[in-house]
Amino acid sequence: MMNLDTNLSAGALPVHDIVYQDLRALILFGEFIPGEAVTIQGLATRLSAGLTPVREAIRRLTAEGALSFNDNRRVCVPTLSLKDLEDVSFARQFLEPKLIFMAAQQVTAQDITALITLDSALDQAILRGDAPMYLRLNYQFHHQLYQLARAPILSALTDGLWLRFGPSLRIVCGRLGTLHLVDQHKETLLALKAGDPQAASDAILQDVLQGMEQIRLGIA
Amino acid sequence: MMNLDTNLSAGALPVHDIVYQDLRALILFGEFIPGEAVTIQGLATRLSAGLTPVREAIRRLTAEGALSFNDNRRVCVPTLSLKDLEDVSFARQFLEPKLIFMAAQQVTAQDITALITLDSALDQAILRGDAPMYLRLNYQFHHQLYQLARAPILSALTDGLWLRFGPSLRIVCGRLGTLHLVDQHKETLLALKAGDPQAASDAILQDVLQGMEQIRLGIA
DNA sequence: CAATAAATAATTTGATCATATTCTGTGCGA
DNA sequence: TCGCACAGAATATGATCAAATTATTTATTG
Repeated sequence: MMNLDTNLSAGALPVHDIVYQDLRALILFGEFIPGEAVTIQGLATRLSAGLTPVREAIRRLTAEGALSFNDNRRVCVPTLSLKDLEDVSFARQFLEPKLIFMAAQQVTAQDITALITLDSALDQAILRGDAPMYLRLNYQFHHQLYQLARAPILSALTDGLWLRFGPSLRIVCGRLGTLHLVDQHKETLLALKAGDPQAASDAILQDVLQGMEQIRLGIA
Repeated sequence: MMNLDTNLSAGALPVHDIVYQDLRALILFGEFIPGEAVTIQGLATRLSAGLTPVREAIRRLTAEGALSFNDNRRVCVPTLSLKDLEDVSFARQFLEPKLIFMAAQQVTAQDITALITLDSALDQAILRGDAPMYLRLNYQFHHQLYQLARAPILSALTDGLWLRFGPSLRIVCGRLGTLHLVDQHKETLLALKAGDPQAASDAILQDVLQGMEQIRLGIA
């Protein structure tokens, strides 16, 4: 029998990779309740995959802190304590400015254009009150900036932190209206255009602090 | 047939966990050559385990950056570039002092005693010229300090960084004699005993800088 | 005729699955 | 309340299939 998934060279991702990305997105955008138990078979049926690929994806996410082994072998979505959030916040406070500083030193005009496009879509999502889309675009904005820094290790660290507070984002969804006190993305983009790494770095720091504060209010 | 590994409740670790720890140690203490290819079946026979547990261990380590996916599905031990090392160094420079600062605020006398014991063993290893043991004890010393900070997320981040420069440690092994310029561990322990978080933090920073410099010289 | 390059065969490695075994927790009965 | 059996879930193995690298052969050219 012919395998339907047979792809030509280009886009042939292994199933475990696809499952990983799907599950990652689920966690990242608050589609799980913090503390929720995750069964390996449940995910297999939910994502219509075999047990082995799901198992592997879970191991990866566990290593990243996005999931945690319970006392006895069962896996669940961790709950972020206030103390945990402070730690995440501390790490982001110096990682993110550093990355953006580095990014600002090497962005091209095209990069900035792409970021502006992203940020516009983000504004649209806010106006529409489309919380899920807002969460995705906001992450994408930051993620894209990390990429521009060309510092794979620091990017990976910072990216991983999003997985920690991802499950708590479901609380933020409701209060979309109060989110754009001052849009730090605009500040950041201006600084990038001006070629001012320090200003970009400072602007992002404000954005991070604001974001973390939102979550703090949510889980307090 | 009776399974010989049948354990009572206490020490029943899954195989994939054991494989993970073994493999982790192998990477952490420079037993792999940077750039070396790692085959899943090779490890299975080397660690006398099935394919599935090895596979899972590899996924975990990959997520932690200790291994990396090659272009096409194959896994290898990453080579640390100078740029990468700078990034690791940057992250350690603020993570580690922070952790030790927190640790210093809550250490007990027993904790300090345990650390002193560890550090003595470390001195012995240096005198003996026992490089592998030195590497292990040095890691254990830091790792134990992380634990005392009771900040799981920051600990995990910092711990993970060791895996990044682990493979490069094989170069440091040869030059054990020049390693103890000034023993910053002693400084750290004194500060801990004195209940001075800032001093402990500063001492560890020096230790980190010194350690990173050793590696930089090695891979330059 | 020698040598390089293309093509093909063979071996190795990775991915997935089905199945068997082990473990955890729960409910039932003593 | 304690112990035992049962159900559900996770772990581990081995088999099978697909992809890739290596080795071998063939062909073409200087």
